[in-house]
Parts: sequence; C-alpha cells; structure tokens
Amino acid sequence: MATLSPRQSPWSNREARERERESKREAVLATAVQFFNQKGFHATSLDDVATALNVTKPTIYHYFSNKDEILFECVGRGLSALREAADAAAARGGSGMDRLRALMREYALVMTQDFGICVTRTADAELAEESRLKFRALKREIDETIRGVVEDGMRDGSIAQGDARLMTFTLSGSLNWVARWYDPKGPMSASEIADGAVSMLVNGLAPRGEAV
Amino acid sequence: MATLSPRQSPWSNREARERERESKREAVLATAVQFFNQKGFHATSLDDVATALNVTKPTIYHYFSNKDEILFECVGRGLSALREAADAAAARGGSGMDRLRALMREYALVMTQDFGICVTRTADAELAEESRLKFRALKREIDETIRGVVEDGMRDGSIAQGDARLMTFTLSGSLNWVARWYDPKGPMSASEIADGAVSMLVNGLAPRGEAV
DNA sequence: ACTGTTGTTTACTCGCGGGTATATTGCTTA
DNA sequence: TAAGCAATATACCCGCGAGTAAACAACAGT
Repeated sequence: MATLSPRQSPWSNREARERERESKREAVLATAVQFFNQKGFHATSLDDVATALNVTKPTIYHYFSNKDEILFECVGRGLSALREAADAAAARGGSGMDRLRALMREYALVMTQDFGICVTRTADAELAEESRLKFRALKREIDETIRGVVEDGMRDGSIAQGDARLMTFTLSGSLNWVARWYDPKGPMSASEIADGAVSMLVNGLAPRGEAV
Repeated sequence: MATLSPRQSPWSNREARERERESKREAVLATAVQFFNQKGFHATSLDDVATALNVTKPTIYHYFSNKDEILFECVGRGLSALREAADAAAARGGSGMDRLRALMREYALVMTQDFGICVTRTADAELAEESRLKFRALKREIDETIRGVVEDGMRDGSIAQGDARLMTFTLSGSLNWVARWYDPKGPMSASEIADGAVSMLVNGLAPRGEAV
C-alpha cells in the first residue's frame, strides 16, 4: 500500500520528468538536424546547436553521449519515416504498380521534411564505424522493400520488364534528390512535387500512345 | 638573335617545367578527389593527400593556395565534363527527345567518373563563399541547358507535356544518384547503367502500350 | 662560379571544436 | 531537514588539421 502522492496527478512526477527529458532530447535533434541540413554535419559545432537552444554545450552532453549519436538519431528518424512509408505501401492491396505509386508518393513527402532530408544529405562516411554499418543496413532494407514491390509489379504485369535493381536505384535517385532542391518557399508544395515526380517516373518522358 | 639552347629540343626548358608543374597539379587533384569521394571533404586532411603522393603538405601549398581551391578545382573539372556533355547534346540535330537521350547518356557516364562523382557528393556548404557562388551558378547553367532541351522536346511533341522544371529535377536526380551507388567492381558497366537509366526515364515504369 | 628561381623539407603556430571535471542550484523523497 | 539526483553552468583540456616560416637542394641562365 503506497502512500499517496502529494499532488493529485494521473502521472507520477517521475513520469513527468521523463517526458520532459524526452521532449528536450527531441528539441536538440530538431535543432541539430536543421543545422546539419543547412551547414553540413562537420561545419556544425555543438556550440552552434547549444546556443540556438539557449543552453551550453555540457547540457547537450547531458542528453547525448557524443556528436555522432546525435547525427545517427537524426538519420534514424528519417529512416524510420521512410521505412514506414515503404512497409505500409508494400503491405496494402492492389497491383505492384498501385503499391509502388503509393510508396513513391509517401517517400517523396518524407524527403521534404527535415529528418528525411538529413538521410539524403548525410554521406555515410560522416558517421562513426558502428553507426555507419547500421545506417547502411537500414537503407538497404528500405531499398529491398522497394525492389520487392517493383518485382511484384513486373510479375503481375503492372510494371514494365527490366532490371529491378537498376529501376529501383533510378527511381529512388529521383525521389532522394527532392531533398536537395525542395524549397518550402518555392513555387510547388510538397504534395505537388510528390505527385508530379511519381507521374513522371510512371509515365516516362516519352509521350504515351507512341511505341518507343 | 638568341643563343642556341644547349639541348636540341622543340620546347624550351621553361615550357617543360611548366608542363611538369601542370601535371603535378593534376596529380594532386586526382588523388584529392578520390579521398574526397571516399572519406568526404572535411574528413580528408591535406596530410592524407600529401602522404599518398609521397610528399609533404607544404608541397601541396606550392601548387594550391588552400584546401578550398583544391575542392573547387575538382568540382570544376566535373562540371566542365557535364557542361560539355550538355552543350554537345543540345547543339546536335534531331528532336528534343533525341537530344535529351544523348545528353542523359553522357551525363550518366560522367557520373561514374571521379570528378563527376565529386560534383554530386559535394554539398555546396562545404565550399567557401566565393567558390560556392560559382559552383551554384555553374550547376544552374547546366540545369538550364537540360531544361531547354526538355522544353524543345515538349514543343516538337517528342517529349510528354508537363512541368519542365520538375521533369528536369527528376531526371537529373536519377542521373546524379548514379554517383552514389555506381561501383566499378559491380555487375553493371558504366555504359550499361547509362543506357538502362535513360531507357527507364524515357519509357517510364508503366508498360508501354497501356494508357495510364 | 654566382645568382636567382623552383621545388621540397622540417619544424612550427594557432584556433576551433569535441569532450570533460567540477561546481551549483533546486527539486524529491524519506 | 538531510540525502540524493537531475539539470545546468563555468572553466577547462587536448588533439587535429589548416596554414606558414625558414632553410635547403637542385638547377637555369648569365
């Protein structure tokens, strides 16, 4: 029989503190990823990030053990978003092409967001050995999911025959590249870009109706 | 009347020295670009480059005034190659689509070479202010050439109607991405990759013969 | 042979930035 | 009210790497 907590609260103070800690951690990541995307990882100092958050560097080290961990959590969040997009699309119904379309659209949308952009901007040489291996493995998994959908589409006839590996690289190149040129203040919304890129990749540059 | 040079040579020693100097400069760039592509610009020290060339750092400073200049000359060489590919294709005969096909193929091939790879791998934040502006301007010029060909093709009916800007970004994304995954020891030759990527971009993922 | 120039070295400076040791404040819990 | 922990700060350390000063070697031209 525990003594009653002084404050009437559905959560203990301990849980509240943990949530607080978690939200501060997120704030560090959110700030850091913007610096990384804008100035690059190496050109960003933790003093930059700390200053932007109105704290000092040791505070950041209270939440993260080193700079590499911060970068890895940033790309990790981006990869999770991509992974969810890929898995959700792969698992839904419809032809291979239907699923690939959905996948590409969601993928492109992630590429307009900070953590998604970070995935593409981060060269794996920037990560420490251990993180680098994980990073590569996660990217490969996503690629394999995409390739699987492409292969399904080739089997059911909804996608043109060809080298699935090359096709996957080619389409993911277009989508990843969105992270390099998308500008929230530009003329196209993220959604327009996603739809436009998907339709170009699906239909090709050649006008439909002509054999090529 | 100049006294005769001691050695019978079609070139003066002076010219020979200048050629020598030029070839050493190239050797520095060739070595540096490989480090940059493999480890990233910031992670590469000039000591790395010097050691690989069996010289010491000050020797490099005898040929270049700083690290930024080296990077800029590397991307400059890549951009020149891309520019030549784009200009040659834009100037030749044939429909917009014919020219775009040729352009994309050459562009992809450059992306399998060290200096081309460096263009894609280099985030412009890594360059110093002045070089960065030139870098951006050069990239934009190439983009505009490509977009011009795309627009020609839309006008003459050989390329499907659409947003030329978005199309250009989408196709150049695929081609730039080659620099990220191409492996000389991989299963496909540069030429096969170029042809394959072009044909996928031209024909689209959807099988031809079906309206979409 | 003498002088200047080119190429290269050894040995250095110096600042930046990742990371830490330690103190301080304040809240929590007994 | 004492003990302990969480959160933050101040004040450091230290290594790495860009860039330099100065000497030296080799050679060219006179």
